[in-house]
Amino acid sequence: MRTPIDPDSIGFLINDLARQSRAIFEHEIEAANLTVTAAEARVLAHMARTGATRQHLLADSLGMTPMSVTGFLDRLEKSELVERTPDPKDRRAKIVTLTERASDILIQISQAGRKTEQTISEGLCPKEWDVFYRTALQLRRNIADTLVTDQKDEA
Amino acid sequence: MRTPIDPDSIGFLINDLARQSRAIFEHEIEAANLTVTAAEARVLAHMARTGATRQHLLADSLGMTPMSVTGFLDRLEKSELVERTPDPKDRRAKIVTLTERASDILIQISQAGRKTEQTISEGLCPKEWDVFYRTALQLRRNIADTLVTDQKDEA
DNA sequence: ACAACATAATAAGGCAAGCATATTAAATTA
DNA sequence: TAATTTAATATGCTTGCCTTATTATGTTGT
Repeated sequence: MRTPIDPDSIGFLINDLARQSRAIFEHEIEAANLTVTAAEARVLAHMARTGATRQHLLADSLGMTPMSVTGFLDRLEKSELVERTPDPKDRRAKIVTLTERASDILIQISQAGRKTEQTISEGLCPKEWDVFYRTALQLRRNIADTLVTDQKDEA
Repeated sequence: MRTPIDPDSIGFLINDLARQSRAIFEHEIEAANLTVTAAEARVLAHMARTGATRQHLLADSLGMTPMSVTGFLDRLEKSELVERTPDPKDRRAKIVTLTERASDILIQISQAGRKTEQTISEGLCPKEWDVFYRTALQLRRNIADTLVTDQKDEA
């Protein structure tokens, strides 16, 4: 066994980081008396970036199935953070938008995000941190590309 | 809104990477005709590193509750990858070990891990990759430290 | 020696984040 | 206008955790 199975493998490592940062983020969220989950916040973040869109486009952006998005939107709509309005150009489709009530929450969420970032990057010199962040961005793009290519291959 | 909520925030970014790499890993696992999940593989990896241990120590190592570990071990025991034996020094405790059958699987898992790593790091120059990996390791350690400190503060 | 407390594993049950499959209505293409 | 595709959803599942008891034990203080 030259390379035995190892908790320090990059896959496990990234996963650990994700669980850790999610824990910190949720801690901050709770401290701010918010009731959204990290995954819900992610949906809101994508919505904030893309603006009013159809659900299936949002699903693409999030990298999940339309059905999964439906689930998130159901909850977010109940919390009155998003709205579904019929698409006048396609009566099957719905356009989702953030409500006014959401913008308040969004600000608090981004504050929680910033605090999380501070906690995480604490003790790392800014330069290292910057390199790490940029590499992470690049990695995500690379992997996303290879993933869609593979999907096409299967079809 | 100076720093609006953003899918490129480090928290979301790390989470995306985790989901992506998990997807690739599970793809490899399936291709190898294995039936373990990524989380189960993680448990096995920790067990391989630490050797025979009591369950609650394994739980510490994994950063989860003893009850969660019980669940994983139940499944892994049914797959005959781990064994629970009574601890002669403490009749409440159980020592968990990997079975012989596991070592086979372990090798295949680590191969899947290596392939995953290759896929992920593809297109990144080795030096960047190395810096990224090392920073990730350091981050995990840092965060783990601050997390346990905070836990103590709460108590 | 014994009461009080702490610890190891587990049972029961819950919640969140997805997924797959099937359905319905509407749009598109042939 | 028939056949196919697409948009959203209902239903129901799996996985990865968690919390809160409960039951055996161990440990500690008196």
